[in-house]
Amino acid sequence: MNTSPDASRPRPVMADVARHAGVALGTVSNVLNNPQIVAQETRERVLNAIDELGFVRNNAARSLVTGRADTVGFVVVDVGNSFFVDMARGVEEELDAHNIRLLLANSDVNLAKQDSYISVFEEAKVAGILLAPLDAPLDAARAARHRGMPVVHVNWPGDDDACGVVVDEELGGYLATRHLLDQGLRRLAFAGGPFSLSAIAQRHIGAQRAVAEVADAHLETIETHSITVRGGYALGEMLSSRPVGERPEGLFAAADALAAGAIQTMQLAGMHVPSDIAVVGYDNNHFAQDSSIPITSVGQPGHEMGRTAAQVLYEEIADPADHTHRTITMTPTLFTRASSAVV
Amino acid sequence: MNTSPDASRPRPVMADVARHAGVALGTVSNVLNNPQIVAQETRERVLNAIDELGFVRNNAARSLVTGRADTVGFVVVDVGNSFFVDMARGVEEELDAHNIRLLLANSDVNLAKQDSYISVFEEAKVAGILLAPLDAPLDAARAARHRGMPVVHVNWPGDDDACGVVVDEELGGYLATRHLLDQGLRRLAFAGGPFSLSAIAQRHIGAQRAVAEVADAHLETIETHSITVRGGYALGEMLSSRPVGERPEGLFAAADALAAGAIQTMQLAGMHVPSDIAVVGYDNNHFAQDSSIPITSVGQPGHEMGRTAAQVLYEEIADPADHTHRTITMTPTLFTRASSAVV
DNA sequence: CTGAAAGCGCTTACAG
DNA sequence: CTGAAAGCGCTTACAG
Repeated sequence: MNTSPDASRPRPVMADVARHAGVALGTVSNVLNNPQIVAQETRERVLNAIDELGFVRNNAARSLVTGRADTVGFVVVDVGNSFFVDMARGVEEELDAHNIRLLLANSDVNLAKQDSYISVFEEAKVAGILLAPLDAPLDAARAARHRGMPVVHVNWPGDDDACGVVVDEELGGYLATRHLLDQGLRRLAFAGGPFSLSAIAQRHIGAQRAVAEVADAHLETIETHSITVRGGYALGEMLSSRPVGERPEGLFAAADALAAGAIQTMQLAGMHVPSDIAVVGYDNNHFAQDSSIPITSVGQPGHEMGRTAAQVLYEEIADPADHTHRTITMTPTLFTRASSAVV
Repeated sequence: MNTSPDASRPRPVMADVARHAGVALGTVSNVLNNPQIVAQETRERVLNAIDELGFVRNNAARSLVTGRADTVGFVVVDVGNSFFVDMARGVEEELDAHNIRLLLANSDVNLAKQDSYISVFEEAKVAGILLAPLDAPLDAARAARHRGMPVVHVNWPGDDDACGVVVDEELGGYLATRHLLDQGLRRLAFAGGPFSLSAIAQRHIGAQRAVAEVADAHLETIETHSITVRGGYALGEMLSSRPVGERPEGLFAAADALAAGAIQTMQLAGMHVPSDIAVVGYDNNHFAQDSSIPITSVGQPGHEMGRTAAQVLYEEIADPADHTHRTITMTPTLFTRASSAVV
């Protein structure tokens, strides 16, 4: 490998490699793209030349010919959220099998940035785009699809000309609530908000469905301003300040952060979890595990969603003509932990 | 904008736009690259044609000619860590001013992936690479630099042929400890580990320097296995199980997660923070803010580091000949909160 | 502004 | 395997 620091020297191209190895240009190309058809001895001579010259293939030229890069772009609404990081890992794993590399872009909950990165990927001629969008019009994505770019939505439903991978939020709410009911608890509370977030509203509907299945069960609904730890403090304060008899026996908080905050405040106020109040969270993220008492939580299969989205995208890339758009709904899982173990 | 869903129709190229607008090919190129030299009326005709045909410029062809894409690649050791996400935001902000887009890649603490993404970016002919590396040999990065690719290290020192942007960890440790001393506390403890992590060792050295400045101060060193919340639980248990007189008055935990875990355990054991024990963390991340008592913490300027790294990289991209490699050390900041407010 | 042309660095037939 | 050539879609002089 060439380690001379002379950055100004022109970089070698395939013709240089061919000359240096004493082979034809096409042979160098074959070593790179169809190594099996080149004789072992020739192949080694070429690889040595590549090494000695420090040759790096120019993918701009390559994809200009092939019409497509061997990369996929993933525009993520918030890379600070571990849910999406899990997805990215799943996507990468799946694409790895096809020798496709993943490029990430963070739209940072900003529509202009989301659109801009869709353009970047389109102009870079990526093989396809994965989009975990923010809740806003998807015009730019639609336009790109109409120009022939395969696009798959993640954590967002597909439509007429795009696939999507989503989680069943209603089922998640059902599972969380059913679990509390199964512990023999009857006076339950749902906390979360705002309900304008469709995921929250869906979880609430699931909770209602579960409660409706049990004759003497009751669900109190507490709409919070946010589903943050601070929101949880307020929630915990509100619950612990009630007379003991008026507190719910079971709390389903629509996010782990909310649950963790509530638990902290209630514990400091002398309430015991789960014996005074059983708690179930949502998201199965670090809050669920880092709380003073491990929190039962509903987990979304971020990693699996990523894998699935990448599979569907690859399908479309590999055979666009035969591809049928669809939305895949994945199932959340309940992780039972100490915060709800009434026994 | 063309919204026909016919994905199989060949995509328009610049020649199609020229024909459709009734202008020369070079004029279309000028509208895209030097709009100011094209007459208003002509420009509009071209832009309309672009819109009507749904033309998207092929950047593979473009950068084949110009020799460089208007993108920068950022290989991040862990996108799950908000420190690096902050950096990415800073980088993006800075690059925006130069109309350069940022592509992220997650090496996920995996050397092979790190090297692989460096290659991806190099082959994609990005204008430069930012690298927040894992603690391992940087051969691939070095080789890329020697081939003429500008590379800037973030959270890692530069060397003979790369710039670097780092934080002064020793100063951070000093600031945290000095703060506890300034509150009148004398029996202090440093907790963190393993010391094989250079950042931890540096923070410890800073703590020792601060204590050495005060005659009757004493620093106990507690090396922990990890700096996680779980590590904090063990730490808190250890401290709260001691006889009251043998507990430190002030605790400097080398990470907020560690501090948060220790505080939770100590509070449940009946200790009061900060009156029984003042606590300072490190990283100024969500743990510092989401703890039951807000935690005083040392913050690393991730956002600023990102901006600075992008600036330095742009300098090198814009004028490689005149560029001198250097390492920039940035200053951490103490954020004082209730966990250390002895008063 | 137009029109015609060269060239960026590859891939991909094609004849030998 | 070689050798020669076309072509991917642009940018960039250049003469008019």
